[in-house]
Amino acid sequence: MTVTLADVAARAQVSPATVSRVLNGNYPVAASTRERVLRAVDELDYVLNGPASALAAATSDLVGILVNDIADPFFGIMASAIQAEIGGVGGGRAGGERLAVVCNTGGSPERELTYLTLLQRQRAAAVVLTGGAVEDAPHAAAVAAKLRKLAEAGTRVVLCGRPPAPDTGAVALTFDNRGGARRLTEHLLGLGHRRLGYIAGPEERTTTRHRLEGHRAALAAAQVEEDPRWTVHGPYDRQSGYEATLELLRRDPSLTAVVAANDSVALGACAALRESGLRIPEDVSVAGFDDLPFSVDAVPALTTVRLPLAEAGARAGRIAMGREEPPPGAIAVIRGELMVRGSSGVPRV
Amino acid sequence: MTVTLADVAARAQVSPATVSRVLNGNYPVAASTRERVLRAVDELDYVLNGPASALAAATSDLVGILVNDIADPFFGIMASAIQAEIGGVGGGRAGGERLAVVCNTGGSPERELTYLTLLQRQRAAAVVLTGGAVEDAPHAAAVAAKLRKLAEAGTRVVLCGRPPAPDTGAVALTFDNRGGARRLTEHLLGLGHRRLGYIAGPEERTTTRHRLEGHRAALAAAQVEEDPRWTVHGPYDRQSGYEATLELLRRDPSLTAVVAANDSVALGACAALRESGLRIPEDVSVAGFDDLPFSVDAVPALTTVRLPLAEAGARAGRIAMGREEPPPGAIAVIRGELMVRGSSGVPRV
DNA sequence: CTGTTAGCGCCTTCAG
DNA sequence: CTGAAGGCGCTAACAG
Repeated sequence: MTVTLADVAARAQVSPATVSRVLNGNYPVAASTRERVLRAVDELDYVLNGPASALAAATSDLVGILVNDIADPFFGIMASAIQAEIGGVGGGRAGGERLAVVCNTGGSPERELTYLTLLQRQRAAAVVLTGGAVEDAPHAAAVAAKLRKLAEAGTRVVLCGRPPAPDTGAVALTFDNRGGARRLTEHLLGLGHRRLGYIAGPEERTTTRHRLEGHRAALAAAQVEEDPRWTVHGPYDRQSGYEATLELLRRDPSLTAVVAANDSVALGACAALRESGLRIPEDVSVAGFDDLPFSVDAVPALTTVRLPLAEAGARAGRIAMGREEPPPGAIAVIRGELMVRGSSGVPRV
Repeated sequence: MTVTLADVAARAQVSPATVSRVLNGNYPVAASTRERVLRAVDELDYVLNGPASALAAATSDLVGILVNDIADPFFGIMASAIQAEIGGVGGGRAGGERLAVVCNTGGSPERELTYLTLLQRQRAAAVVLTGGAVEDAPHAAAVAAKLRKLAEAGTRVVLCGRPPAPDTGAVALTFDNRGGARRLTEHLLGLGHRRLGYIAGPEERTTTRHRLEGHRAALAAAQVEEDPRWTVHGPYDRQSGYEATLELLRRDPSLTAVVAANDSVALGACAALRESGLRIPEDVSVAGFDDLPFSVDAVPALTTVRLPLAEAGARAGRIAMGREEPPPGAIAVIRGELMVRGSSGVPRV
């Protein structure tokens, strides 16, 4: 029924071993022989059996990319860059083709673990985890244990836009969320703002905590007292920003600026402000984080912190493929760049 | 080194077959025995070897989802919905876990074929192809052949937001792009517009062609003559919309409306219009397609056609898992809903 | 309900 | 440079 390597061997009049060798290209084979084999492969329309080869070789060509939310361009952009470095490699030959796949955890710790197990089960060649991690201690420990086991089994593990996982053998490319957030808030303080609302991401996430810490560090350095009512938590999406802003306005209508956990949230904030009859930035300034493509098209354009998502992803992909040296100490910190645009201005008096 | 099923069997004092049975849960096993086995699994920290099991069973738990652009929420939303139906199934047990993975073709026919081959190689349980197809004849034939082969090998193939592929055994959930585009343009014509620019997607794509056809059908029905200069082609992104609009304006400054191939393109169009000193919709009306989440936040909010991406994806996922009957004739047409918002108005005089 | 027996299709020493 | 042989870890009939 289904054509196997043995069939190809028979047709090319060589041994199965030889066919395997030309297919994997990891061993010298006479040009004429290779030619013959390749022709047979074509004629028979042969497709290698992945599981069988993975079983025999004890490694597969699967590379997993974990993302928290595949519908969010933040992850889409990184995933795309990672995948481009991994999937698009093997010019045309059947050999080095790797199957780069992205897995959507939806931000759920259980699903993250499940995917990791599934990938481990497949003997994945590499795994790249993107975005912030959940900080719940038992879960963090479980993930760390998984990563360690993965590494032990020969799977290369890379963290992209995620904090380092000590003692797991994982390489980390981390975003300087704290620093970026700090510079952003400093910018607002520099404009004269003193009453700033902050819409944070979900609790127990590293990204949420780091950005919030950066914000607070800036306030502290400027000796601006912070009111606990000025901080609200919510998911990283547009709706959350909308609702949180309404809540913030209710708690304290005198706020002159709203800093959002990311650009999507900031967009929702803009909508809420506008519907409340407030002008941006004349009445209230707004700032985001990430600098996603749509942010420049917002009206007014969003002041935000640009993260080099595509570059970081590409680098992570190369490291996962073993085509680039990991950074010294297996950790690299990637800075964000402050983008000052129309949504931030001097506060009203 | 690595613990195998035999090790578990030994520790639980049963045969390997029994262990396999409790793990797959597809065969009666005494509760006490299962208990013992599960304990051994835990104690040994055993992880099933995917390739080995796939080889023996001649099917794997991999489900592939192909998308044209993972950084585009259009695909992200569908992929997320599909994956949720597939990945999140197996309550907690190790048994029915499926590994739903998304593969990014970047819109390239070669990569599409490559991924299909890779998935075939892995003996994927199912494959879902999303979004428009490339219309290049040889490529279309190659894809059709691949799909047929996949189906023959027992892989379930579902097309989501993509036209049917006759004689391949694939189930198709198709968007009524033509009808949606037609209603959208009819809306604009109803407002009084007679000079409408159209920013189409890339050539040779089914989505591009269908939407353009719908647009033209509306014009023809209203007996509005179309100037060839009013149509421009480009990628499905924001930048393309920006540049195309500038080009359209150059060719004919008297246009009163710009219809875009999708929302991202429409956003770029808005930016270009605004920078050209034109008001929306007073000077020029703008319309998009898809109704992505950010479209309602545009200023003014975008008039567009809403496609039920999440619903369609969920349904595709269920069909791929065999949990829902395919539609009669293996084809379902999904309509879009016209969303009239602030970006469209009566034309200037 | 549980154990035994064969492979699944390929890779990889080991000879030649 | 090429062939022969064994086994990777698991599942699927068959018996019992």
